[in-house]
Amino acid sequence: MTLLSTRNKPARNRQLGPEDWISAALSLLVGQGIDAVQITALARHLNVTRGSFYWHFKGRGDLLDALLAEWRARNSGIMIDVLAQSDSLEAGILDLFSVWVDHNRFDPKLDQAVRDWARRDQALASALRDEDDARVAAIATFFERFGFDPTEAFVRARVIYFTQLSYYALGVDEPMQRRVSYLDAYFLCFTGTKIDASVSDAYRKLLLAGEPS
Amino acid sequence: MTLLSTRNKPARNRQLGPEDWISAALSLLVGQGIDAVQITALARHLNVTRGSFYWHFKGRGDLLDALLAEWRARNSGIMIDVLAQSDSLEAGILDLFSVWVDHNRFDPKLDQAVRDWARRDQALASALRDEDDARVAAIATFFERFGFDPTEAFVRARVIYFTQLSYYALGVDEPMQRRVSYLDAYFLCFTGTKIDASVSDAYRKLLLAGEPS
DNA sequence: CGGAATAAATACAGGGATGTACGGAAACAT
DNA sequence: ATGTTTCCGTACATCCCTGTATTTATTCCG
Repeated sequence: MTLLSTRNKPARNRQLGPEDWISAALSLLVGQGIDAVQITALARHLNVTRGSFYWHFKGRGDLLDALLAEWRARNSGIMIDVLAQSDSLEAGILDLFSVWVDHNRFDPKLDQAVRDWARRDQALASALRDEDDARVAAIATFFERFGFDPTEAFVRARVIYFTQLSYYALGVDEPMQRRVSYLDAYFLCFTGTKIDASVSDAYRKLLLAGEPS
Repeated sequence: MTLLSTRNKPARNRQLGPEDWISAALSLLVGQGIDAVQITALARHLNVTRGSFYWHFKGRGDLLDALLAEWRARNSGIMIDVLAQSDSLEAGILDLFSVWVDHNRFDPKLDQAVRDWARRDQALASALRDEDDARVAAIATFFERFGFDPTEAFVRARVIYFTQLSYYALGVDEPMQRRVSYLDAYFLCFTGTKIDASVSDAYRKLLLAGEPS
């Protein structure tokens, strides 16, 4: 038996598992919001009827839970981990920038989609608030480690994190070239100190090499 | 004829105009998002049947246009206006803070709701991007007026505006008492300079007097 | 090969939202 | 007061989405 179309339906060659539904659902969630995550739409997208879905999942809620689990697995804790290990102010901030630029370590669109979703789901909103508080707290203690007093550390943590969140939320899409040109100014604004020129140069080159777009 | 219930239905005393539908729709938009703005829900809310709606509006799209007009009228331009007139760095920043605190001059929940809406409407997204760019540009030229070079002015403008946007987006709800305690740190982070202690004190008192919650 | 487990199709029931058509009541002016 | 304009109720047609039950097909494995 061949792998291709022993079936009547056109473009499909294997049977589906829950992962297929979840990943399709993630695409829709990210691209069009939680309301677009409909069994019917997914089935159409997967060239399958809805009947299949209800074999893999109890119902729509079941799928939604899986999406949240996926989000947690991908986006939770990364920032916290990174900051805990850095041994200089410059290194820490730049590590944070790196996480925000590397969409493999942190998926901003997924994060944003979950944020949108949370605005109409109290339980989720609460969970998200905890996550956000944890991220800000992690940045704040990082600043404290380098001599900032608690209040200033907290405010700077908030400013740096909130700025990045809006950057994602507004879908700012600058070419990396321009983006790195703001590096020194961002660092100054966020930390109140000038970044070392050689460190800045090295980091700029690193980013431009990583994404030569 | 009395004003009260010459009608059969319970809690209504006058006939409705388009404004009533619009204001009810605004409530729903702000509270539950654009998808919740349904004729059926509005009608239920207004103790009227949907038949009425279609006398005042051509259809749902018509109502939605009205909502956007309302948003423009309320939230567009305020920040720009305020900054154009301020004659010192401190005054300008504090004026901006004032606008953000005074929900009569700027309605953050409406702004946020429109933002959510825009994430699934390309045309709206584009309009919002223009508005955001204009706001950031206004803050940037404000900074430039007080000696910041263009790049730093732009970055600081972005940081201050983006921070505030996230503040709204996350629905941060601190008591004013705590909020003003961060004032000096915010000012330092946003401008790179320390605020004058007496100016800060005066402003703090002003805010605490305005909202003694 | 053949049966058990897994995956998908089909058919049906229910709910809820949008619009349209039209008829009836309230408000207003002459 | 009466007739016209304005506003609202009722009924119907349509569409789309969820979920259940049941049957058919496919895959896996002894």
